[in-house]
Amino acid sequence: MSSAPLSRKEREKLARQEEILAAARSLFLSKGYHETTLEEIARHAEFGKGTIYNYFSSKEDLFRAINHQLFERLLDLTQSSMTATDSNCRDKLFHYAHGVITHARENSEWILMAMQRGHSLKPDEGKQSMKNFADVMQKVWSLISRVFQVEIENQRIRALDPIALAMLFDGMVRTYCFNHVKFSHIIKETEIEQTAELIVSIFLDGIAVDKTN
Amino acid sequence: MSSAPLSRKEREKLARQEEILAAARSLFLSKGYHETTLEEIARHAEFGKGTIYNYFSSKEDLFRAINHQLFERLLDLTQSSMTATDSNCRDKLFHYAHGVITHARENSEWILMAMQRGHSLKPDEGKQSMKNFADVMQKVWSLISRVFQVEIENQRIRALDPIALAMLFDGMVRTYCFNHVKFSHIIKETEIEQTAELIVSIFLDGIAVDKTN
Amino acid sequence: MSSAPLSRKEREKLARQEEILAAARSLFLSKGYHETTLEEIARHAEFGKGTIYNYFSSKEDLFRAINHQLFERLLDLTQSSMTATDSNCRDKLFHYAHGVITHARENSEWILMAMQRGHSLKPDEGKQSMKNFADVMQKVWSLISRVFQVEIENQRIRALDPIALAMLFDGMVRTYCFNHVKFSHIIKETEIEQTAELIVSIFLDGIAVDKTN
Amino acid sequence: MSSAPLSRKEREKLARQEEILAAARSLFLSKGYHETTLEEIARHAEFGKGTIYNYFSSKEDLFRAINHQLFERLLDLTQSSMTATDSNCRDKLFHYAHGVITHARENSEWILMAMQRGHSLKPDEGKQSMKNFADVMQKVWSLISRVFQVEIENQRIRALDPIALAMLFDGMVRTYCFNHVKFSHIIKETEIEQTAELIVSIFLDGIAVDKTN
DNA sequence: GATGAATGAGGATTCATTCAT
DNA sequence: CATGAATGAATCCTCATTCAT
Repeated sequence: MSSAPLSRKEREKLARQEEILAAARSLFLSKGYHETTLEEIARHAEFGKGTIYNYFSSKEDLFRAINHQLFERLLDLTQSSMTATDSNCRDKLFHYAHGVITHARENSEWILMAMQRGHSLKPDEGKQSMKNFADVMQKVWSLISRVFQVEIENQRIRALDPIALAMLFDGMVRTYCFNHVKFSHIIKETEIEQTAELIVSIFLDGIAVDKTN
Repeated sequence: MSSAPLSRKEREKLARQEEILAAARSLFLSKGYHETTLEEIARHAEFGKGTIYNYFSSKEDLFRAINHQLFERLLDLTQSSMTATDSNCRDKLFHYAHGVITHARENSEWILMAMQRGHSLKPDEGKQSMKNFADVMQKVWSLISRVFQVEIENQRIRALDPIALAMLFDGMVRTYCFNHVKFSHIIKETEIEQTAELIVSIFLDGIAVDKTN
Repeated sequence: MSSAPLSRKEREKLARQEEILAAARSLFLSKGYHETTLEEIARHAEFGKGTIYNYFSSKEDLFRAINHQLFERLLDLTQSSMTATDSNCRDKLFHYAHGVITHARENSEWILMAMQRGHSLKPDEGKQSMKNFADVMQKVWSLISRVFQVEIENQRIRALDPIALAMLFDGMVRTYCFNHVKFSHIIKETEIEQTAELIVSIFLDGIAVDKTN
Repeated sequence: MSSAPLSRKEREKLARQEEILAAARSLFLSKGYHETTLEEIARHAEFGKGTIYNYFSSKEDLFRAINHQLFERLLDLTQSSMTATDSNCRDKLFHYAHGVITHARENSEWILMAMQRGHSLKPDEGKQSMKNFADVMQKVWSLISRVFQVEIENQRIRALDPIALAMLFDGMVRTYCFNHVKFSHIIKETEIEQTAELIVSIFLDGIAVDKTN
């Protein structure tokens, strides 16, 4: 996007910003937004409290920036999964599931957090796009649903509402991620590949042995 | 459970308690725990601030009581769905999905809220059971998985990990509920029956037309 | 004072009032004014909270009533000690010391409490006299000092400021009482007679063996 | 004790802490613990409310710090009075009385306050020593009593319980102090020297003219 | 009279944000 | 730029007091 190469100053600034984001992300994700104080974030990032305000105008703004990052990654992942030209539907879904699960193991609760605080956020007048969880999800589902749409047109999958399908597929993936981190003591540890495989298989093939049943 | 008939006093006390719970639930659900002040809860319940404390020892306690209620309902629903003797697996799953969706339309985000605050809650030393989200989910999944177990033994569904199946099925249902309330402007309004039907159908039969694909 | 014999109603009212006073006194003395809630007082007195207000207009008023009682007793004791016609100075002082110590064992900290809250009390516009600790002490010292005055005139004690002497004598007695209850684990348990005797002896005779020293 | 010279920052921090302590002490002493709000303390100290909490973790902690200061001073005074090598018993007692009275004119009711709240304070788990009024008094009396002990052994004072003597002597001094501030309108203003002299004289010599009386 | 549920003023405490250094 | 001491708005909670039953 930014064509001009960054000066050392700018690069350093960006690096420090990322350090702060990382510290805040880690804390927000593990303790929740309100349970995390700016004091802690600053200590974690090894900066003074005031310094944070040179990079983000408020705690809320910091939160938004993190959301933005995470949303961007999810969108990128979805985009690349769904628009790959050399893969069929099953592969596309697998790629998506695999990517989300991988990502989630690092950023366990981010979706939860984004959801939870989503609507209590004051609309961010400054920057324009993508701070809204709903917008992001809409795009994600839209991208996925287009794949289904094609499959439906080719009569390879049943003629169901593609958006609903996208949502339900995503729901399986996302809930699995969440549970995995949250209830790791309950859930058997399995390879990410196997899990993604399982989800896709269920979604496409169902679990019943005899479909005439 | 409570065999002795309640006196008028006791009934009124319970009624007022429920009023407070309702007000708090509504606010917690729509704004989140921290965004809701006791002042608001009191105003909403049309009581004085201090009165709340005659019924609940703290804001946290109030939150726990709400969780408890919701958890109980979910468990009851699961139990009654999964142990019905005169229904097959498909019916059982449908009953569960239908019940959760119905319930969720009233208490949209409760699960989210419970999840989110779950681990920042200090363990409630007083009463023993069921305040823990993980415990509840474990029970729910366990109940569902038993049904799958039987089906697997009868070779009516594929030999997959029944707990994982329970979790994924529940995930579809739950995520659907959440999205429905959260993104009602995006999602087409459909009958609860149809939706439950759809989820069960996908889960059992898959969406692919040709399973040999 | 009240010449007319009291009706049963009046006697019962008085009895209940005394029960409340006793409960409050016990709690105030052992826990302090602010640490004692009206709830506790009511429970202790086995009355409803509201009932207290039928007998005392406020917590402060209740406190004042207790002070009043204790002050009255102290004044009575001082009066009777100091005006006894058939006793010399030594006997008078002994009688006073003995009485105060005896009383204090029951009402350990009342003096402390009265002192402490004395000046933070809003002046009681209603009743006129004796709610003021300073007034009471002034009277007590005045009564004691008159005895000293006489002794000085008769050259039986040194010509020192009688008020100062009264105050210092009372100080020994009072501090002893306080310490005795407060630090009972430190202080040897002794007979009240012996203690009173000791104090009077020190005050009159000093502890030095050779006064020419 | 503190060998390293303090940096400017540290000195300023300490100075501000002392300002807060002074404001709190003044208010606690004149109005009592509960009657003083943190708001007032802050205003008095000319700081914001929150600033107080940068120096003391709670109102109670602030109170403890004040007690600690006052206790330390009392102990220092006692120590230096009683262990002076070039003074006899009379001088030692005079020095003590003089010191306490001087100190008390500044911090009139501190002992009262310490006494009063002493037992309602939760034990301060953090630091170990000296927050306890009982401990301090025990040490003070012990120090004084040793002087009496020696005098008794040398048969210069009567063979009475030295701890009791210490307690009673201290009682005269302390009560005098208290009364002086509390009832300054009643008590004649006298020089501190004269007062200390008087107390010592009474304690050693008694007030009676003729000891054979 | 007795009661105790309801009340809300009052106070301790937290923490995002500012700003002088 | 970085800092962290200072700030006070905001919030939970307590408890004396009232009043309908």
